[in-house]
Amino acid sequence: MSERRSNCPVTFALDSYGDKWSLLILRDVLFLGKRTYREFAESDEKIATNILANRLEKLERNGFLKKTRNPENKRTNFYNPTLKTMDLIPMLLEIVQWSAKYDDQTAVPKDFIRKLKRDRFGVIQDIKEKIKQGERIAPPPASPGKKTGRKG
Amino acid sequence: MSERRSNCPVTFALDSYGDKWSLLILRDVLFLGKRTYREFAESDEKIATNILANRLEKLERNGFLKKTRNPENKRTNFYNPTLKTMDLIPMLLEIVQWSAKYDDQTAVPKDFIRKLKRDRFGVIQDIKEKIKQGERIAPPPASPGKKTGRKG
DNA sequence: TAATTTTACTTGCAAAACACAAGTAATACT
DNA sequence: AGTATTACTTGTGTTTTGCAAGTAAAATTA
Repeated sequence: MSERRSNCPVTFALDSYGDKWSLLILRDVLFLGKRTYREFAESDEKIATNILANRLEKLERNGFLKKTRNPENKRTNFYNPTLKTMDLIPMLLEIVQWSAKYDDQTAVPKDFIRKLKRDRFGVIQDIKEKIKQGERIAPPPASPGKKTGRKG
Repeated sequence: MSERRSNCPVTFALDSYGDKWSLLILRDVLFLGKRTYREFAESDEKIATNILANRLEKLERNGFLKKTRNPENKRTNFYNPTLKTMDLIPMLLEIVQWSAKYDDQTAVPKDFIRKLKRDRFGVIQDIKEKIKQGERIAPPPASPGKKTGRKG
């Protein structure tokens, strides 16, 4: 996408992160606490590494991610969310709510949807706080034969 | 996209309408009162007609649009929004709000953003009502030398 | 009523984006 | 010193997109 298609706000959003992968990377950063290339590459959706590198570069260039060095490890970098990315949380929560209604296979706890409907603003604030603390928001995926991080 | 990439709600949404064109068609239906092939084809973003036909078919197949005959004209069809599509309004409004903040060229009246921040629920209800009445929500684009309106 | 225009598509082809596998350089671990 | 890991890049085939042109049916105009 080389030049603006229009001045529509929907178009601006689509041209910023409207492909099959960018928003998943931002989801990983916001809801799953991921920060490194390897963590993104390991996601359930199995993004190809060349696409991943390309999207990280675009997301950085467009001000969604800030690339910083890991002071404890010289080969890994951190991709941290900017305010521009944090401000996508309300939109992402709308997506979560919509998919919970229309996709019966979608992996969202019903409790969370209820809470979201009851106190949207509170949930958003809560998530922002947790992200700043580096906490994970969403539960790990229920993939069989993989450890989930829960204990018995 | 032939099979599910994951059970993530974000992925479900992306795989349903997460390309460069589908959401623009839904925008046209929801906010600009468009219903026919020709009206979609005339949008600012200039979608290619083969892509348009393909997306309309997908959107219909996935339950976003209901194709009905125009009783007054046998060659035009109407593509009407379903509840599934109407339920995207809150998400679209989040996008509008986000773009209004991060894109200084975006064509959204500031009044609207203020109202949206003050009374989100009211704005959503209002839009739903207007759509049911067949009214246009967004202002026509400020393109010079083009006729914008239909008359009654 | 015959010719023209409009609408809603389809077709063909070149260009771009994507997916997959493999390779590489720097760093870290053993 | 040798091996493994991390963060990429490169090559190649496939899929998707964009553009131009074409078509059939219905509506409009002469």
